[in-house]
Amino acid sequence: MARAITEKADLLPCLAEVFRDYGYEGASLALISQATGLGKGSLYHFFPGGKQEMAEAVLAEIDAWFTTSIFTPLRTTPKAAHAITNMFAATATYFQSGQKICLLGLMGLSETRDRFAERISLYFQHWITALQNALLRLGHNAQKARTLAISSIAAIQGALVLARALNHTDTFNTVLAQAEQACLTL
Amino acid sequence: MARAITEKADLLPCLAEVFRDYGYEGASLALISQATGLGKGSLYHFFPGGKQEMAEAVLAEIDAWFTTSIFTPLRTTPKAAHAITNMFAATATYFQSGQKICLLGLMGLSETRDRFAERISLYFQHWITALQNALLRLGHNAQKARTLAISSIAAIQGALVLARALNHTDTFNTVLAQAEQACLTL
DNA sequence: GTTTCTCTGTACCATTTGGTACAGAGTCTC
DNA sequence: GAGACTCTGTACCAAATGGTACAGAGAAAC
Repeated sequence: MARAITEKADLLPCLAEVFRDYGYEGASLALISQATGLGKGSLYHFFPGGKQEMAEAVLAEIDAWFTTSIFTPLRTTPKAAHAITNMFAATATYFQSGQKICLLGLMGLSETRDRFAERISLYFQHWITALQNALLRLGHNAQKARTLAISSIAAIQGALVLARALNHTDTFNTVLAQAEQACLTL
Repeated sequence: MARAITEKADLLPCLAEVFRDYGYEGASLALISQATGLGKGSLYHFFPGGKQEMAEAVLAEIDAWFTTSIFTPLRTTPKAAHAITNMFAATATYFQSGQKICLLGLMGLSETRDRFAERISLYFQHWITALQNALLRLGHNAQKARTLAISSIAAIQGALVLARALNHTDTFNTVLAQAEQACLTL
C-alpha cells in the first residue's frame, strides 16, 4: 500500500484544526480521517488510544509551543515592557487576530473539560504566573500584578469569544490593545 | 399514559443546562431525555424540529431574559453609574460567579456557530450597544465608550472561560470587579 | 358517554459512532 | 532475496445517534 510518508508531528496541526472547528465531541473519526487524509488504520497506528490520545497529543504540542514562545520569553526578556508587548503581539499572531480560537479555552467550557482538566488548568496557571512575573518586574505591586495578569488572560480569551461571535477581527485587536495598555500603565 | 404536566416553558431550563454542560453536539437525545424526564415522544411533540428547535428555543429564552434583565435596564436606569453597577451584579448572579457558562459564548466557539450565527452575533451586539449607551451617559466620549463596552463584555466572557478552566470562582469576581472599575473611572 | 385533542411510551429505522482485526504493500536491514 | 518492521486500506463490530410511526392513556368539551 502507498505510504503517505507522514510524520506524527505533521499530523498534529491537522488534528488541532479539526478539534478547534468541531470540538472534541463533534470531531468524529470520519472528519479526522478526511482532514488528515489518513484512514482509521493509520490513525490508530499513530494513536492507539484513539481520539483521546489524539487530543492529548494536540494539547501537549500547544502547551509546548506556548511554553517556549510565550511563557518563557515573558520571564527571560530583559526589559519587562518589551516582554509584555511581545507577548500580546505573539498572542495576536498565534490566534490570527481571533480567527483561530483557543482550543484549551474551548475544551474548558464544555464537558470535555473533565477529560483534560489538569492540562487545561495548568495552561492557564502558567500563563497567568508568567505574565504576573513580568508585571512585577515592570513595577506593579504584587496585588496589582496578579489582578492585571488574570484580567489580561481573561481579556484575551473573551476577545476570542467575541471575535468569533461577531465575526470581526477588529474586536479582537481592540480588546488586546486595551489590555496591553492597562498592563503598561503604572 | 401518565401525564407529566409539563409546560414547554418549564423544559427550557433543563434543556439549557444540558446544552451548557455538553455543547450542542454532545447533548444527545438520550441525555436530554434523561435530564428532562421526557421520552422522545414528548420531546418531539413539543419540538417537532428536534434538537435544533430545542436549542433555538433555549437561545430565544436566554435572549429574552437578557433583554429584559440586562440590556433594557442599562438604558432605562436613570443614573448611568447605577445602571452599570447593576449590570455587573446581575451578570455575576446569572452566571453564578462563573460556575454557569454562557451558552451563546460556547456555541459561538465551536462549529455550532454556523447554525445559530445570527442569534449569537445579535446577542453580543445588543449587549455591547446597551453598555456603550450607559457609558456615554456616564460621560465617556464615543470612542472610549465603545472600546470600554467591548472590553467589558470580553472580560465577562473571558472570566467565564478562566473560572471554568481554573475551577475557581474568585477569578471570575476579580475580573468583573476590574472591568467594572474601568467602566466607572472617567 | 362519546368525541377530541394533548401528551407519552415503545418499538422501530437507517446512519454514524468509536474501535478492532487483519492482510498486505512499502521500506529497510542483513 | 529473506525477514522484520512500519504503515495503510478494507471490512467488520456493537453501540449509540437523530428521527419517525403509532397506539393508547388522560383530560377536557360537548
